[in-house]
Parts: sequence; structure tokens; C-alpha cells
Amino acid sequence: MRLSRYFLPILRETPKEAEIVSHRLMLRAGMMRQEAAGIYAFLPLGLRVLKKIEQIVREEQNRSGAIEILMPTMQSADLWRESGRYDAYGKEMLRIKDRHERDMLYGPTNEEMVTDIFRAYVRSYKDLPLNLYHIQWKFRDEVRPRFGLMRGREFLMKDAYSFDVDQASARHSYNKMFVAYLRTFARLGLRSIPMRADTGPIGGDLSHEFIILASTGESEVFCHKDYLDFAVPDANVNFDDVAGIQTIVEKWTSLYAATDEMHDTAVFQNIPVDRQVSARGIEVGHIFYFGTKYSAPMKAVVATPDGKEVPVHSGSYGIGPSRLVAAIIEASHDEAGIIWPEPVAPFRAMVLNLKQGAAETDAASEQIYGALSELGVETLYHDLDDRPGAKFATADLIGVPWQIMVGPRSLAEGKVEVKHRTSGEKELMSVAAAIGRLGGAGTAR
RNA sequence: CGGGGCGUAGCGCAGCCCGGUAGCGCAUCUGCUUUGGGAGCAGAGGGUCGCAGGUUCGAAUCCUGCCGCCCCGACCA
Repeated sequence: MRLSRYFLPILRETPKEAEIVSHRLMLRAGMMRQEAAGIYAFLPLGLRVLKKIEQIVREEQNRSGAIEILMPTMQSADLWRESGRYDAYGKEMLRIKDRHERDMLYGPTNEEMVTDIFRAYVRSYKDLPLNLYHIQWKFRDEVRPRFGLMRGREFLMKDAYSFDVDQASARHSYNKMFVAYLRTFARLGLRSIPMRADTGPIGGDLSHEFIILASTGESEVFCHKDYLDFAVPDANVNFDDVAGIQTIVEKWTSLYAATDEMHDTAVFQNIPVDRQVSARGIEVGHIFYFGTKYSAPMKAVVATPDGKEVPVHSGSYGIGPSRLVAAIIEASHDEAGIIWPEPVAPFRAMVLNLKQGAAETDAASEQIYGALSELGVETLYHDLDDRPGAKFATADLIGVPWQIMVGPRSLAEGKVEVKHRTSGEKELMSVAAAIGRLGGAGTAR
């Protein structure tokens, strides 16, 4: 992509409404624009990141055996009256009347709808387990939206819903999501820690929040330091291995980890002091087993082997891809701007022509840009007539992992400079070497 | 929902107290010079001063009402 043909409205100054770093950087980097309180439009750069996150989330859901569907944003109030939540949900639900005065709502979540889909088609235990998920915009009319995408009113959510014949098999469905979440966040460049969450009236121990540590996190969290070194299950993990999956979950829940509302000071203090982590965290995922809460009132039942009908046992599992855009920035930035983990970077490389209009730099820049594009490397070519300093600042701000500086100084020796955004390391190399470095398969290091 | 703050050009702000018809920096456009960490000079364009009433000869400025946005707290992917 040539910057001269792109739509990247960089802001030099920070809009005053932006308080936290991810919000400031997203606005400055031209990733999004606020349209109303808690409601944002995604601009090209932001959309690229959002789509990458979404795709990683999707791949890991699929790997675990979940099946993608797409439910609408608008729902009929009748479904919610069946579950009793139409009245219970309160003001956070955006209620709308259509032209026929029918009560509609903009979905804040989809338990009712997915249960309706399930009960329409599934009748037998033989069709279970089943896990249906979708990635769709949600609306919750928050009392107080804030912090940009971190707590918006309209947000993208991946929500999965599992259906099992009994609680024992529901536990395995829960565990599969648990492991899928560990993998998902790791692939996004984040270290997530599952923390016991309040299960409310349902009870039991099957609810976890996945928290990433960031100094600007919303809530205070406490955990054992060893979690930071635990190995995340690799791509070959067998999701059908009930015992194996259970072992992973047990390992990842063996040590202390709690958000402030579940915090037990006495237990925490039993951890050796040098292993205690007291920090701030951002909730990026939440998994929950809720049994027959919706299947019972909504009559989502299946026949068991002995011919009886029982309500299915369900759980729901959420990840907020739009919040993750902000969360990743919170966890990965410096004074100059964003530092994208490679898997979610909007572009992999950026070519900076330090003397636009000069024959040598133009030719070398075009050569590199053309070659990388040919190799399928997502490359942004800064071909505007800006001064070098401005181009450096832009590149650092938008956080592209690899910068290739093409200037007359190094080019006189036949070389360009390749800078790694994360480490700050710079290396002089020939044009061909730079292309080889970034055009190589997989990582460039 | 309680408390606080802010709405003036795309962004950041001054002007308001003490009423006289809008200004600064950045950005944008033109020209020239410049080109390895947000360039310089010269010129130009761009504003229903959030909205609606009111007071006044005259309102960005004073009064009333409304709307929007942000922050702190209680609640949440």
C-alpha cells in the first residue's frame, strides 16, 4: 500500500477526550474515530488490526471444535420474555420499536437466540456435544462508557455457546474453551492468566476471567508469578482427549489468581513474597458454565439414551476482539507509539523513502516495495514528500514491526537500514538482503 | 445514577470575569529553498463561537433552558 493512496489520518496532537494510552494512540494513529459516546468507526488501519485479531480468534475456536454461525444484531423481545431476561436485563439493553410497534432490541448477548436455534433442530444426545459461536457486534448501553474501545457501548464480541447432555460432558466443553483461550491470547502476543470469577447464583467453580497484565488495567489483580512462565498448549493439543485437556486446565488453575472482588488476602500472603504478583489487569475473555438456566425455561431438550428428555447443559464463552485492539496497545507501546506484535500488526513492513523525489532513493524504495508486495508481505510504502524525521515519527507511531529506511546516506554504500520496532535494533544491509530478510517465510529474525 | 469539568477552524488552545461583530500554534493549499528523528521563508483558504430563547443599540462574552462530550465513584465482554 502506498501511503499517498491510503487513508491514514495521523494526528499530531492528542484529542483532549482521550485519557488512557491505547485511546490516545488509536486516535493519533488514525485507527478509529469516535461517533458518539462509546461508539467508534474503524478506519483502515484499525480495521486491519481488528480483522487480524478476529481471524486468530476464529482459527482457535475452529481448532477446538466450535462451529461458526452468524446471528443478527437485532433480536425480538419475545425470545427474551421466554427466558425472563427482557425485564431482568435493565437499562443496559437498548430497546427499539419497529414500525409495527413490535418490541425489538439490539443484542447485548445471544444466549436466548442460540438456544432458540438449537431447540429448533437438535433433539438427541447423539448430536451433542455442540458448540456454536459467532463474531458479531453487541450493544450494551453502559452507564458510563470510557477509555475508548476498552469500554464502549458497541463492541465486537466472539461469543460461543456449548450444549451438552449432562454436567460432566459440559465440563469438557468448558475445558476446551479454556485451552482455546490460552492459545488465542498467546497467539495475539499476550500473556493471559485465568482467574476464578464469580459464578453468581449458579455456583460451582466453572467461571474464569482471562486477564492480561497492564499498568493501565481497569481492575486490581493478584496472582502467583509462576503463571508468567507456564507453557501454553501447542497447536497439536488434542481437544478430544478429555483427561489431557482436564490436566491442562488443572495446571492453569493450580496456583493462586484472583481479581480484587474474588481476592483472599490470607491465601495470597501464603505465597512466597518473591512469587507474589500484585498488578493491574484487563479482562479480555470470560468463560462461564450456566447449566440449564436458558434451556429449562426455553425448553431446549434432548433425548437421552434411555429415551427421557432432559434440558441441555450450556456454557457461554466470550472474547472481545475490539477491546483486544486496545488491550494489546496497553500491553505493548512506548513513548513513540504502538509496538504491534507481529501476528496482529496492520502491516508487516514499512518502507521509508527518506528523500522522496531523488532518483536513487525512489528507485530503491520502489524496488523493495514491489518485491515485498510480490512476495505477499503486507507493506506500507511511505511515499509522501515528508522530511525523514516526520516519517520516522509516523512509522514509530503506527508501530509497524519492520521499518526499512531508504536514504541517500546509506544508499551511497548500496545499503538500506532495517529497524525492528520492538527491539529498536537497526541493521545496515543491501537492498537484496533486506528483501530477503522480510520476504522470508515466517519470522524475519 | 451521584460528583466535577468542558463545548470557539480538522486538532490543541486564547478571547468570556469587564458586551463593540473572532485570534494563536499545528494541519491544509500555492511558490521557493530544504531532506537521516515531527524544516524555513512568503502568501492563501477555512469558523451558524454546541443549540434555542431572552436582556441590550449591539452577545462568543450576561441570563434561562436544552443537547453533546470527558473525568472520578457505584456496575460491566
